[in-house]
Amino acid sequence: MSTPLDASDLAALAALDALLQTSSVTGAARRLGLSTPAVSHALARLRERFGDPLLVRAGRGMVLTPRAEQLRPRVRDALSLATLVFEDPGAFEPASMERSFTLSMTDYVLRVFGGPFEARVRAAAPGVDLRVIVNAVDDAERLRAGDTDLVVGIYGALPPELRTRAIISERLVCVVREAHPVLAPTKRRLTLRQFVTLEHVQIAPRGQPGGYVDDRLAELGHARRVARAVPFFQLALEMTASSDYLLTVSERIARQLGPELGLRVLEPPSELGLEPYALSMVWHPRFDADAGHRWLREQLVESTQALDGLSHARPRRRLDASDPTAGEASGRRRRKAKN
DNA sequence: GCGAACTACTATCCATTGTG
DNA sequence: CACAATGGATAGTAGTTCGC
Repeated sequence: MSTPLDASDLAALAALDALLQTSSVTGAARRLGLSTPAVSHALARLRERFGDPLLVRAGRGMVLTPRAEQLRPRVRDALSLATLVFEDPGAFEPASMERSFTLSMTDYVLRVFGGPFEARVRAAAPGVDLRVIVNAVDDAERLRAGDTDLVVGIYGALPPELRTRAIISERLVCVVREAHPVLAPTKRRLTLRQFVTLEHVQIAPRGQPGGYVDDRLAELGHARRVARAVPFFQLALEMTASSDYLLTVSERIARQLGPELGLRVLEPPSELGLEPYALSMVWHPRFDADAGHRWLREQLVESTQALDGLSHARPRRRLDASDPTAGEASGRRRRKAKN
């Protein structure tokens, strides 16, 4: 396709995007405000043009061919940019925005920042729907494909084209149940020996072992036993409250849920030298100039700013790498960088 | 297992619109 | 005015679900 674009190409682009997003002729027609035969015609033309069926029947619905899957993010990007050309930058009004955003984050982020963020969005943009999914290994791919609008987590190994903005600093603390049999109630900081002797709960939303803490231990020639790995922060805290396990976790959620769960917050061993880390939001550059998306990003930043600095030192260094599991900023995952 | 009902896509024909 | 492209109306086909 080296010939210049014309008006029908743009219409075809819109039809292709709707087809690839909905995987349905009927759904695309609804989205485009056309009849199904009109979209079916458009699909036939696209099929001829690409020399590929693009959508094939699968039971009651349709599925994308590999070629269509490959086209999907590129078409999304192209259409978003084209849409921006026609957008009046001065006309954006959050109150009249009717739109759905899909956000990827951990239950920790939801628990700590979700309240203020939700209140802001509801008050200023009642027509906005928010869908939250759990951080996953394919967060970057989902951003590229347009399946996720914004990701919040601790990321290092991301494709270079993605935009990242640090929104808040966090640090790690250890928690155990109040009446822990081994640790005296007056104890404020764990020794390294206690840390490696006790059995651990680890938060691993993506199910992968290891992480920042294990890397630090390995550098010191030690290892710990992770007896339980679970995907959710709240669950990990509850498990810790009803066992003798030790949990290393972000300080904010430990302070927030610790008292009601009967948990004690302890400083990690100083030998470990666990650094504060930055929690970031990540988005695809196609949304850079999108007024609605920009507004949503601002709401998230402002929701976290009220919390930042209350009880936390700024990071001594800006962590540029770690792990979206957020519990323990990881260096290991940085290296495996899929893709 | 069979058939009706339902959903979703395709084929055909026709109207409209833009271009030369 | 002829032609091409696009889109709508209608009828038909194909696959799934559900009740008997």
